[in-house]
Amino acid sequence: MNPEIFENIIKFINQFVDFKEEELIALQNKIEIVQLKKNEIFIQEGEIADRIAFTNKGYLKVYYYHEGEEITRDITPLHSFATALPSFVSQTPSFEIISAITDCELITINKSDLEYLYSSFPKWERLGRKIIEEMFVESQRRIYSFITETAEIRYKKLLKQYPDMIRDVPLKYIADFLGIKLQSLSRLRKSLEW
Amino acid sequence: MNPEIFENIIKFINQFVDFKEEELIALQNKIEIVQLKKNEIFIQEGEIADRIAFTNKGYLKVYYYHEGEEITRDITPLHSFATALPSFVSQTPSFEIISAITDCELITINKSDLEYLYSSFPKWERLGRKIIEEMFVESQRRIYSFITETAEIRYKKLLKQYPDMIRDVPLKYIADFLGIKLQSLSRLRKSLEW
DNA sequence: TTAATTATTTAACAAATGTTAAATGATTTT
DNA sequence: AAAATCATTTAACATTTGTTAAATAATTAA
Repeated sequence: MNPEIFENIIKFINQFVDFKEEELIALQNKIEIVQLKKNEIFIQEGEIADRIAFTNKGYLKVYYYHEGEEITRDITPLHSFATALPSFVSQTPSFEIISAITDCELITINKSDLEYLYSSFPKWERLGRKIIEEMFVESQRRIYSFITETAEIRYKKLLKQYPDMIRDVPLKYIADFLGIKLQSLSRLRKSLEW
Repeated sequence: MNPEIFENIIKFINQFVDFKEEELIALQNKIEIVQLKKNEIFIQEGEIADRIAFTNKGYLKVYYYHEGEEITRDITPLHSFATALPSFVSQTPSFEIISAITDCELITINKSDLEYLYSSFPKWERLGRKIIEEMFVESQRRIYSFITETAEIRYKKLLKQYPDMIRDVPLKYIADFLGIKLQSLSRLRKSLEW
């Protein structure tokens, strides 16, 4: 496999399951590289999510419309997986939309090819399980932070963990991610200036 | 398998993967039934979580200590799986504690037996993946509700979805679960009386 | 059954966050 | 470069939730 472009995903995958060079080849033909310009849509509302993406470059947002307003539930960090999972797992129309916050390079695989990998090679199914376990743990961490932390602490931690994200992503999406309004985030940032 | 006691778990499992009678037998020897009295602990802080539980009867809470205070992150609904996942997956000491809110009957399996099932029968690994996917989706739903809904709406929805839970579980844990203080929940309940 | 403990409510005041509306700044398009 | 659009800040006021401290209610243990 082209080491240039696949370096990050291979590094990510090998955290969970050890694949040999030749096992990774099985993936090669199934993969499609997708380049998205800022604001382009990866998964559209009402569409059935049939692909999962690894963010090789750039930031995606996962959002939906709530009372006419766009609400960003997730900003995918660099080098992580994203899809509209409720739609992807049940193959029903997606209420979630995924689009590019910045120009993005995505490594994608579609549902049927992934199912093929899962069914043909138990190691891939294991990888799928482990990745989703990790995503679940992270999701639980976020729930803890909603329960116990103020917006200020959540913001400070995000700033510390993903300084680049704050730089590259409009504050509207950061505010949604933190569960507060843009104006409240702005006030909060002001109060942290000194 | 004793249909009496395993009825719920079999129903749960068969939502995800179709097992034949004889395939379920593989599970039988691996399972341990645990009866917990109210307030008894299933996973202790600092202990390595080596079991996962299906709640056949009763409610468990998943909590941890934050600034000396107990904070409940999760109340497990009836007939669902629970473990201190960060500890369970990485086999490191758990910061989370799991204990019984009410008397509980748990169907448990330990980590090494589960790994054995995963490795020996791909269908079990598939089941594990699907269950965790479902848990992740539910977790994301909760994040949406923290972002877009007021505590009042979160409470009303909980009341509607799990009326029994509100009846059987002290309000302190419900309040934690909703991300508000007990006193705020009490005030909120008062305001809903009319 | 009484005492002790645990759970829930109440209330006054404080702090955090939301709402509305507008101003300012930055970026993109013409 | 000017106009248009998008992003961020600001401010006044409203609402929600937290904090502290206590009273009351319900449950459990002696």
